[in-house]
Amino acid sequence: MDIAITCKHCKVLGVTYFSSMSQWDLMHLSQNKTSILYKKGQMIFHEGNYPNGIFCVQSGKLKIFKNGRDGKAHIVRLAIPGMFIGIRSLLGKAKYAASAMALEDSVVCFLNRSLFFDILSKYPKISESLMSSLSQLLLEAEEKILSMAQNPVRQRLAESLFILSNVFCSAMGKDKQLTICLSREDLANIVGTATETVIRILSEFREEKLVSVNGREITIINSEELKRISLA
Amino acid sequence: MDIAITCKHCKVLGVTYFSSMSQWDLMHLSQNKTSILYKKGQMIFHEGNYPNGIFCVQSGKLKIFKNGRDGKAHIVRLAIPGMFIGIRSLLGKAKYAASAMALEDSVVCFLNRSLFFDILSKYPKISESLMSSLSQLLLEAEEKILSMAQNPVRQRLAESLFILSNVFCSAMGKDKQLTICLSREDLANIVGTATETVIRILSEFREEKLVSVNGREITIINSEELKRISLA
DNA sequence: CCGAAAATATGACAAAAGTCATATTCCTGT
DNA sequence: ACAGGAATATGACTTTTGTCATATTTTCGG
Repeated sequence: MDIAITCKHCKVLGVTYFSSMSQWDLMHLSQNKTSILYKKGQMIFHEGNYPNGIFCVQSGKLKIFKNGRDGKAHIVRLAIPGMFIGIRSLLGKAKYAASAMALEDSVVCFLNRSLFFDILSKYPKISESLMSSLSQLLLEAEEKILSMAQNPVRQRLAESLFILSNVFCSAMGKDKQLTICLSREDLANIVGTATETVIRILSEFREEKLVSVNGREITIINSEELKRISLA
Repeated sequence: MDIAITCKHCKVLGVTYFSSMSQWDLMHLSQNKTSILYKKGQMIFHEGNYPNGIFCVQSGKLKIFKNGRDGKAHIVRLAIPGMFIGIRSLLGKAKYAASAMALEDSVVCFLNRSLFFDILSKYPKISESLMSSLSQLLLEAEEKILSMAQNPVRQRLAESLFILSNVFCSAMGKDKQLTICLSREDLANIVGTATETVIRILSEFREEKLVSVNGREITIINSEELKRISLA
């Protein structure tokens, strides 16, 4: 399914790396990108394949995940509107090291390799931003490793809820309700633990009035205490 | 302690990103870099400080580590001759997210910020290589996260021994003896477990004739089986 | 070359987290 | 609206791993 939207009028242009482009180049970009609506659960790309370009999320939410032992997944990160995905593989001239799936109905734009690299060579600032962005991802990854190595699950779950509330919040705009919408299994695959363990600890958090739970909507009530737990 | 060595004659020039530089620029680099001998256990930089430039390992070995709960360290990676350290912080305009310490007497060169960025602007290929290198580090970090999330310690230790044997091997040149020299504590801080657990599992590996241990020298005997364990 | 301090080794135990079984609730497609 | 399947919840139990105690060995500075 193809959805025609002009980059110039794209709601998320301002938060992408393309915001500094000229009107002319934006129009060229619009004419050469493709936009596809992925239904909830549809795959955008698969781990192990080679990238032909880069994706940019226009609306919706994606999960980027790796397959581990016995097909158990680990979610590397979520992608929200304005984010590029597949940068690492394209720049590193490597296979996708993870797969991407729509968590909800999502429109994702695609720029083929040459279109993307043409833009990079014309706008070196974008290259610099990408480098900063990779650096930031590496920083976050190394902090996650430390957390996995040293912190118990309860603490890691608190930490993840905190991070996720920011992700969901910035995806929602100004609506300051700190609500996360994810299955317990996805949550477990972010924290790096068993689904039952997430369910149990989430119940504790609910009893301790740190969060309220309504189906798969998790709303943070006491973010101060949650933060304290994540650091303790 | 300052050790004067000409970049042109540096044994590791060939494996650094500087190998493509002109004679003239290499001479300029030589005159403006500094080289310092760090004794075993000395710090090269501390987590939390801001970088003023970039380091390049000329000889020896460093550990790059983060401090976690109760001062317990986690080793992010080892640095061997030819490697740059501090790239992520410098390019990401961020604090050091980890500290660096000499694992043995090591000579480390330092290029200040402007010297380094002048080289980058003159040799765009080096920028590209750095970007690839960051991508590769990110890939490795995300694989480590997966491993920490899903694999038991025995498997992760086998995996780490495998990776470390390559690191130590390439640092030693052609000497194909697969020998790792690290304290049990450092090993535990790489694998992300308790020192006692490493000691125990290493004893198992010794009994199973997968490795031989001589003090802190660990030699891999049956790398096939070790690899099998790391994947199982 | 020697002695103190640090590192390694090993056992016993405790705590954390995973697995399996089984209800119960929530969704989704028809 | 309803049936069937999936997701959530909870208990019982097992396994893994960490912690503490205590030898034993190694290392290193004088």
